[in-house]
Amino acid sequence: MRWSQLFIPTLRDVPADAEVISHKLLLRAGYIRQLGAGIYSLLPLARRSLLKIENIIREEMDAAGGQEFYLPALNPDDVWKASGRWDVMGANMFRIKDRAGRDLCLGMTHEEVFTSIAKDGLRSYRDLPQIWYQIQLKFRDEPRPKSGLLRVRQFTMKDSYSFDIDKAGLDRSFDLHDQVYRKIFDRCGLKYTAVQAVSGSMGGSESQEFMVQSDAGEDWVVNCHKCGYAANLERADSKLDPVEDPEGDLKPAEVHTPGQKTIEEVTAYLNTVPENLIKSLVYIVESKAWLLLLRGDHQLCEMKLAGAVGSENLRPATDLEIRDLFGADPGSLGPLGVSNLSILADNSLQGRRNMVCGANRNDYHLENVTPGRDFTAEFTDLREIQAGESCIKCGSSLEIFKTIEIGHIFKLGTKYSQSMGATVLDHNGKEIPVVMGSYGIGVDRILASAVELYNDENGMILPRSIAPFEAVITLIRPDNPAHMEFAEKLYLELRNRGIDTILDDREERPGVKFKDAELIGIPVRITVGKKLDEGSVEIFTRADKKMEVIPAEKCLEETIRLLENYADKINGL
RNA sequence: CGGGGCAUGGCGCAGUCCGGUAGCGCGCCUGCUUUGGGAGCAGGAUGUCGGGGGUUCGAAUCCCUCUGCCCCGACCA
Repeated sequence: MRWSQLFIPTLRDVPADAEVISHKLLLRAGYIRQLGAGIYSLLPLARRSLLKIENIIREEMDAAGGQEFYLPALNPDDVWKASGRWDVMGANMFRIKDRAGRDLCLGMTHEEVFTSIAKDGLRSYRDLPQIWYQIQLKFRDEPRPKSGLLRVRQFTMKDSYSFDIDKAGLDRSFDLHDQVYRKIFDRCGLKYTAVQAVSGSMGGSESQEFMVQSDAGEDWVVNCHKCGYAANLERADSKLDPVEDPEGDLKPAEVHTPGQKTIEEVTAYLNTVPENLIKSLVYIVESKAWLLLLRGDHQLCEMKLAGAVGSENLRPATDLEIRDLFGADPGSLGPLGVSNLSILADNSLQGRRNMVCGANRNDYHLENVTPGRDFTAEFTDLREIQAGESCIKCGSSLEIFKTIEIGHIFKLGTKYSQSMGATVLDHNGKEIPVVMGSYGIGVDRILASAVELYNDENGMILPRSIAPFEAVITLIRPDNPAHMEFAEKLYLELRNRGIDTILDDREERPGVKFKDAELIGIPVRITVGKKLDEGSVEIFTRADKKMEVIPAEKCLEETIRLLENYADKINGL
């Protein structure tokens, strides 16, 4: 490939719309252009990189026994109605009508279509297990697309689906995907964390996400350095230090607290600590009100609430609704005497005594309230944990960081096979629903994550395996026939050795060529210039910015050697 | 969906308050010089000023309206 003939539209100025690093660099380096909100055109550089990522995925999926499919993005409504997700997906699903007025949608994921194939095609336990996958476009009408390729409305996903006869088989398929995903992300040069996750609208019993640490991400991950416990904040748990409650078998007593509404105000006014307060929140779930109780210093985790009440259709109650329900305003609420709504209490309130809560009467609170005795509630995990709390497994201090989700694997069970009638005959000739798993990788997010992880003031520093080119021969004087002849020969030799090389033969000044090569993140640059007249060339490695001058005849082997060791340099970043 | 911001040549911006028919940097084209870290000189091209409507002798600028994009929040597989 000659640079002079390629379309690599690099920019000097950063487009004003770009906020996160990967977005800025992908635009500046000529990888992508925006067509609309959350819709991007992939230019040749991005295409090269993404094809390399896809091929890594393909190789590893095939090696694990996966079979590649290619399913339609355009889906008739019936399969989605059969699974019940035509309604569940709501406004996130792109819906269209055909000329006859029939409902269709653009696929957000492909459990339904794969299950419909399994329904007809898989008949007996003898056909199992199966692992089916595809690398294909997904369409999701995101409420808020953002951050370049990180959150878009059309993207490439590798999705795979496992079909097993029983739970043990599903466990094997799930573990297999866990291993395969680690190989894929390792080969792509990413640093990632596998975390326990919430299944959400996908359904199923257990799920695990693969996360790349980055402030450009949107998910928070809780991680224990010592024992390796890691979970999405939406489901993470921690060990709490015991709280010293006031001694004695005291009776609830009303206390006048004029104008004291917040936890801080009440704590100060009553000369106590937030740990001794019961925080009362009111939520409306599916139009039904719930009273939620937490320790004064804790925050509610809405995803945990959603899990506890079995619905994601929830919101905080309005002040007006609260007044109707309690006859008091927020800031004076509590569980005593509440009979008209369900009460959920966080586990941290279990076994406590002599606490403080609102009296359901403005400007009054209750002291000496003991959960379980003075009110009843269902105890469950509701609180969002905080950095520095103790690891649930080993007790070490937990860290919390922001991440990009690049993969998510689910144990679905029989949710889809049951609703869609995908059954097989077991050993006894009995018809049973096939046990499924579902596994996704965000292909474009791998590229964006790599850019987020590895960059400097000069641009991207891409891992060799996913860089659009592995090496660039920068010809300082393309008008010098001897230099050109050497460069072309070297180019062919590198190509013959399997090195994906580009020859920068443009009539540009050297500085422009250096800047461009660094911006687009090519691992190794061979500079052919005036030193060639003394028989030497220069080799530069992008990751560590090391420059060496070597005899021209050693250039081929040195390039290969540097590329072989390049992964270590990326890891050092 | 709520809040905030933006829309002027390929990219970055000024001009808008206070109306007079569009400018700067980069990029692009031509020529000459230059050639190891985003060159210099000279010349040149490129604009429905997001769309529609209105006010006015005259609108990038004032008024109304629509659309698009970005950010925060809500939401999210």
